[in-house]
Amino acid sequence: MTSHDVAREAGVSRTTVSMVLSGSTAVVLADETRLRVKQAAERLGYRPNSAGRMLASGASKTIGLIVSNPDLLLVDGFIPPTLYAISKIAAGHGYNVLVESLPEANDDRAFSDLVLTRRIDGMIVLNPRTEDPQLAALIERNFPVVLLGTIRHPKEVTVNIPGTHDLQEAVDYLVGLGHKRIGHVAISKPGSNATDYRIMEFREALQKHGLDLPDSRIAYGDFSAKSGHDAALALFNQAPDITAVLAGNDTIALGVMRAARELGKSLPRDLSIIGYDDLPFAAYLEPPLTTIRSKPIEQGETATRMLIDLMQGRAAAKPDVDLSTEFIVRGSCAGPLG
Amino acid sequence: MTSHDVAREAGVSRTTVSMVLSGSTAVVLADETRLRVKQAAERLGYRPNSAGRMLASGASKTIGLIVSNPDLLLVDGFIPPTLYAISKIAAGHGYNVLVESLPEANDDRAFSDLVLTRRIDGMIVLNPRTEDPQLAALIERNFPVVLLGTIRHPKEVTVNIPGTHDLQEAVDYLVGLGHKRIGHVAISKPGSNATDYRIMEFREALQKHGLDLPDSRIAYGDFSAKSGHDAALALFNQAPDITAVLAGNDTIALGVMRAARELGKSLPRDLSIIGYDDLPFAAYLEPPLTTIRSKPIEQGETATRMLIDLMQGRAAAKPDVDLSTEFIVRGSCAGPLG
DNA sequence: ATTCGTAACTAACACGTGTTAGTTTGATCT
DNA sequence: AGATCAAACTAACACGTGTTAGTTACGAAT
Repeated sequence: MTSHDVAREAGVSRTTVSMVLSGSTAVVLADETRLRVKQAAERLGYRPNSAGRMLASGASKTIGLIVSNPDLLLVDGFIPPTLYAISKIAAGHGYNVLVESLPEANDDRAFSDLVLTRRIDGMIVLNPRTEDPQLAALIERNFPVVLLGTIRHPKEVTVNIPGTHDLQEAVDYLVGLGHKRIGHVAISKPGSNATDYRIMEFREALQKHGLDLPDSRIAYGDFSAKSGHDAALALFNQAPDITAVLAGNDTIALGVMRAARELGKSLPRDLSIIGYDDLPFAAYLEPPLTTIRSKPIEQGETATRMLIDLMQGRAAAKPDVDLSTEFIVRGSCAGPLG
Repeated sequence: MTSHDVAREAGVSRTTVSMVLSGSTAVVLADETRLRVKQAAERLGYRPNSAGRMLASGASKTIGLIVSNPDLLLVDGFIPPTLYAISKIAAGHGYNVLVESLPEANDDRAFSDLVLTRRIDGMIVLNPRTEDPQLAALIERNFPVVLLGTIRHPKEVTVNIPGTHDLQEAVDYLVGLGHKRIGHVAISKPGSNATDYRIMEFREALQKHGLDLPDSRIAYGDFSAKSGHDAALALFNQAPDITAVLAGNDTIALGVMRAARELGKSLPRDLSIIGYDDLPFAAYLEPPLTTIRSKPIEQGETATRMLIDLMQGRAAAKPDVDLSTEFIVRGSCAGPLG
């Protein structure tokens, strides 16, 4: 079933079929002919072969979604809605989404496979590493890339969803309650952009109150509740005097809550906890989790729209939706004792 | 940068390059030539164009991952590890994964786009609908399909991951504790295979103890904690005498827990709750959730291996790993009062 | 009556690969 | 010496599409 068959059915040449179905306006065609071709295609259930189309046109109509950390895909709760949003917008513009999760080391192959072999038209990178030569090279040669995560990228041209999140508001809140020694459990080991950037922001927010964040008050997890639990135990050991914890995400916050309970702490009386993301379960925990709401669906949609702009040669439009985070006060914080 | 360039660099014909790089053994080539071609390709950083390859060979080396319910992608916790496993195994065999999340109605387009236009070599369907004519037609004409979810498919030839889960053990446990009126909050509305099948299994398990499951003891959610909360409130209203709830998944169980607390119930004293999946957070809830552990990674890996068998014309090998669920007893169940 | 112009369409090339049928080279056998 | 054969390689076709340059038909202008 090729365009040739449609041509025969409609009594025209294959060229005409191509012009009609690809919507080209380079050549004038009679309306009656256009209709006849469309009806013939419909009747035969014809669908163009993407390989032929790709070879001839050079565009694969495919975008690559790079998940730079396997842990993300394994346990983190903001991937699914992000993927949903990306897939939805992409489909609306005729693009398909190729998902690639990078293993630890040989990302060389993965990147070049997608770009050189699969000929993707653009890519969205979730939670990119702070330093990635491959990625930097792609951006340098103006390959359409959108970085999604908590990012400040030096190259102004490069599109990225700005991490306009407000740790400040959360920190103000904790300090307002009377907390002075606040710990942090990061979402992953140092080297991931989101991790490093969030710590930096946290530190800056504390400094506005004349507070500091010594390394002893930081522990590192891997997105999961278990890692949050283990890291929190280490944290309480390193810095027993902390009265509050800012967790890298809600799942980690959950692990912190359990660790605190195991040490006989009552929540939120003995320890205040703030999460990040406002995953769907956060409001249902006991106590309900005070958290910083990120907007994965809006972020995914915006990233995809920006990427489509880039792929079609336009400059990426500024996001027209508010991507900034929102501080959600629930019941997991209280004033410190003493 | 095409195979032609590699041919020139190596001083051979393009045919020779193709034979070497596609690993064809149809023609005898000198080892020295093979080496020279490989080195030339390496030196030039050549990667074959998948469109050309696809057109010539007819295989796209792509598998489609169909997420049949947007809710799944939005909130459910077993998608990420499943996707991770599928992507990993697929990559190991040279396949890429194209993700498609089906919107409500026009799935006609989505299916035929993937199969006819993108020419995927096979597909994995997550949580398929009980009745789907499109899907049935594909299976009928022996297109490689693996259904992943809780499924009993009539066509023996069709490969599916058997839902060898054990509601029985959980029900035995609850009945053993003394419960007689047990409610259920389903993961989605009727019509999804997993939902219908799980209710059927639950009913069968109860019957072995001479107990029944009237419709009034069933409420329907949509995978989310919120839906679990709302459905549980309805359930307590319809059937105030239930002493235990079997939740469709852990997230719904969380919502049920909150609903119970809002009604002044103490957990697990006044209500026993069992989840499903053993998502990473389940062990960290308060009380820790007793649940039925599913194995998304093993399921995803197995589904992909089976699909690869099918795509390569072999019969799908029986899974060599244990995919059966495991009943995990924690602290969310107790004997009923009175 | 010839030229011109335009609307409507199409022949033919290009994209990059896999593969079949065929050619060259050089050694071995009668 | 000529015939035979195998090893090593290659010319040419096929896959399905988009697009450029060109052809046909036909009414209008000179």
